[in-house]
Amino acid sequence: MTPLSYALLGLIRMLPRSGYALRKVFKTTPLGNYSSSPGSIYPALKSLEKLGMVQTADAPEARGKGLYHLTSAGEAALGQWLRAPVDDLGEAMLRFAFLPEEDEAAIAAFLDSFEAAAQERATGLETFLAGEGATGMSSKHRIAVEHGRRNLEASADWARWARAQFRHEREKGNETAR
Amino acid sequence: MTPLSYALLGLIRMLPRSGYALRKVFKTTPLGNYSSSPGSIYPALKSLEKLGMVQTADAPEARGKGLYHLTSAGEAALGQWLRAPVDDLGEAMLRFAFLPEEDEAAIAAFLDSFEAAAQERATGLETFLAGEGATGMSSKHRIAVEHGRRNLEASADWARWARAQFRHEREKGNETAR
DNA sequence: CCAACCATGTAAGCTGTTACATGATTGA
DNA sequence: TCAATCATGTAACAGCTTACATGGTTGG
Repeated sequence: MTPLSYALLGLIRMLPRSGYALRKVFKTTPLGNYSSSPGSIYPALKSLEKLGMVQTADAPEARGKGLYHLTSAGEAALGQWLRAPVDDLGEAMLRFAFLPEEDEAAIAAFLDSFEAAAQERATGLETFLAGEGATGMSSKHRIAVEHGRRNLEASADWARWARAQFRHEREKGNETAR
Repeated sequence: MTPLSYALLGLIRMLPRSGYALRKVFKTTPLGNYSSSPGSIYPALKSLEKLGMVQTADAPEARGKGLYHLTSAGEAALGQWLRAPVDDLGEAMLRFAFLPEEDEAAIAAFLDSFEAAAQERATGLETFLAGEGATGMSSKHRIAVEHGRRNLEASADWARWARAQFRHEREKGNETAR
């Protein structure tokens, strides 16, 4: 179960698709960062099938082969992954994207966990810069670390902003995001 | 030549070290993001040696084996990598960290290229959100993409800030960064 | 003397990338 | 009819992770 597997589960849960359709999503959306391309997607789908997390169902009118859809095992695995506390910030956005919109509690929990993780790492870099270990570092090196710090802070800011967005949406009708 | 190889070259150029010393750097600095650990570092060093980019020199007083130092080929390869236009933003900070401090022109070029790349991708996400493709996306999905956009913008901001830092340093004596 | 650290490696296994192969269908 | 796109795969290769193995040295 790699991040790619979970991305596939998430996409299939949203809408049953063929392998080809899945590839297209990776090619045409910002999801493309999380890999793409036959040599990884088709094997990943096969392994998901072997694990009993997806099944192919032959769609009557569809001329392609079958569409993949989730099994209950797949649903369970995906749900668990989506709701675990945030640890890997790289995976986090992928998870956020696939959290069911209706599950406001899970979304709130994610944002809390994500903000905490980002903030924690940001202050980690700050203390690194302040204390021991940064002695002997050139100012250029410190500037490089500062990039990491700023990105982490931007992530934490985003979490707060996102929370506000959801709050607004819940209160009023709905305005366009951003 | 993976990013890890270049990181090793960069560290060795700064100061000839043993394999173990190199590992320690990855363990104790923010560089740790770029991998670590025996199974990758020792083989990478061997391959660099085979490529003629590093050599072991037995240090007289050192009780460990030899320290690695760069050959002219290694210096050349590193220099080329460091000065190429920014394409992969993930690798970029690694490159920035290893750019020689004296080479103000290369640093300026890097910052320009990095800012442009980040800005370009940020506006790419903006147009994705605005136009075709984002239709049918939930507001949650848009919020997820917005995270990417903000991080990219933070990177571009950082580049401008970094430029100012270097300017200040050049003008005055030197103040502590950040 | 024992724990911790110095120091270097190897082997198994998993993922992913690139590149290639194949064949059907559709639109200009 | 020719190019593009649908649709699915495989094989070779590179790289990293984990876990293990091995020994020397040093400090409490």
